[in-house]
Amino acid sequence: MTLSTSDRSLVEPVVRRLSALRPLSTEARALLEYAMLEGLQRAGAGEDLISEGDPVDSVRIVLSGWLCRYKTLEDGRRQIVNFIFPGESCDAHAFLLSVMDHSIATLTPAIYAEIKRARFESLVAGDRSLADAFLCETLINTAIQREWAINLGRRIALERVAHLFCEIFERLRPVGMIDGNSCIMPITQMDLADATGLSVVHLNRTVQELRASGLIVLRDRTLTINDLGALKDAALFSPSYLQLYRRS
Amino acid sequence: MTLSTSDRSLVEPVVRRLSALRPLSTEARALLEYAMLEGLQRAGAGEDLISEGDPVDSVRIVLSGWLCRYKTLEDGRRQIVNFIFPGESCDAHAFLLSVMDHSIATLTPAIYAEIKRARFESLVAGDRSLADAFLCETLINTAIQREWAINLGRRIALERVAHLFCEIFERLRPVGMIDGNSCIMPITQMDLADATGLSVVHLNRTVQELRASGLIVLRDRTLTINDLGALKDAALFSPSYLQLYRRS
DNA sequence: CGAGCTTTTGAGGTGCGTCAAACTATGTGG
DNA sequence: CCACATAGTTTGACGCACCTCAAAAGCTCG
Repeated sequence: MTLSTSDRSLVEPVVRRLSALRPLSTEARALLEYAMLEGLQRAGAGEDLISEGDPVDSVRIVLSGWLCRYKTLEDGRRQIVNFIFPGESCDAHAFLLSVMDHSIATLTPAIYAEIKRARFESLVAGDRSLADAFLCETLINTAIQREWAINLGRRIALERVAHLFCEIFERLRPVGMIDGNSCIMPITQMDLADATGLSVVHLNRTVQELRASGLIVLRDRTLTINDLGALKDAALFSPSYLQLYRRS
Repeated sequence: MTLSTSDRSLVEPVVRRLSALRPLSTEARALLEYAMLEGLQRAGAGEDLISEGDPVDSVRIVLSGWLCRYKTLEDGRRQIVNFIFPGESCDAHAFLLSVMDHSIATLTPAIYAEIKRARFESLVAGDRSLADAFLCETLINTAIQREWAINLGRRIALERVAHLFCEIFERLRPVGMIDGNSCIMPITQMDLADATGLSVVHLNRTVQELRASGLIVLRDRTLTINDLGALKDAALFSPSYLQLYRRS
């Protein structure tokens, strides 16, 4: 079970991210990498991987592409409640509940690993750090949901969009997807609107306002933030909820 | 370590709720009850039990009273991101992260049990169902956070307040705090405003609108919902995210 | 009975939504 | 390589849901 170089680079973000949450033994890493590579899947943009109401019987781990969790109301209103970036898993413990309370969809073409419940459970049963790392991930996810609540409930449009850009930046950084002061922005303004609880029209005007004030450059599917500190100030952004730094 | 009748009735909501998530052995229940009664605490209304930035080294389980999780912005804007009702615990796994990303405060006088981390960990290490029950609780908490995101992002004020009332009702029911079609509403309109992302003034007008349409009666700190189905329709409320029914 | 909350009412402003249409990519087939 | 279709972005006009400020009225409790 040796892995090729290209395989390694594919699963690298996952291992890098989990290791930042909890130090992982060489053994645990190898087993996880192997399990991921056995369950590789591809999906196009805009596909539902799993829908609200579906039973859950596997864990998905994103290797490339952007995904989102979303919920809809009967009349079609949609709210993206979180993003899922490369290196992140889709609820390692979701199968403890009966059915999904939300849907998960790709926003771009994506590659992910699907690990069956039994396989995953034996994996984490065999290594405490691995189990803790996945649990940490779930807890951070909840912390992000809380931050989104104050974002949607108490920040005005400009702060809200700025905050989302800051969060995206800080979540992409640990998996090596920030290039200087830029990252790709592969999703539509419609998606950004659904993530910030705004209409597309107003989201667009808010983006233009951020552009006009020089805080961001957004074009050719690339987001550039020249002065991240200034953007964070405008967003009232405080990154502690992301738990980016190793706890003692 | 036999327990008196009054002790039992105090911890009863907790055991009832956890048992609904996972069947618990008599042994596990007894150990948990004993641990809770050893760490009983009281707090007045409006006290912070733990604040954003604090390290976590114990688990709190609410026996009576209403609590909330909240976050604030530098300029004082506050968002209540979730309620904590009797029978619910405050993040059984929070100590895996370095510090709190939010604060927890009492909204009414409260009684809770505080169990030190080591004690709690040995408790759940000794019983798989107990560990799973607490994990389920954490997962449901996350699902509630997601529902709050769509509530804050995509529901209009009337739907939003109606939805909150429906959720409160459905969360109080399993711990026996619904009396016919009424429950106590011990918190201020200011708190309700901070939970729904509205101003107090507009929250008040929205409550009056709900009253005028006959959907609720709210007076003397008591909320009465004569036609819960109608209120749920008005709120676009679908309870599946609360995972109230035992999974197979 | 008065002090301090909490709820309610009024007036006026604005941030954001809706509707509609123009403009600009992006992609596909001929 | 162009013609066309489709998706995404941008602009304008207009309305309203919700906000802010201010003050009155009703509770609660020492």
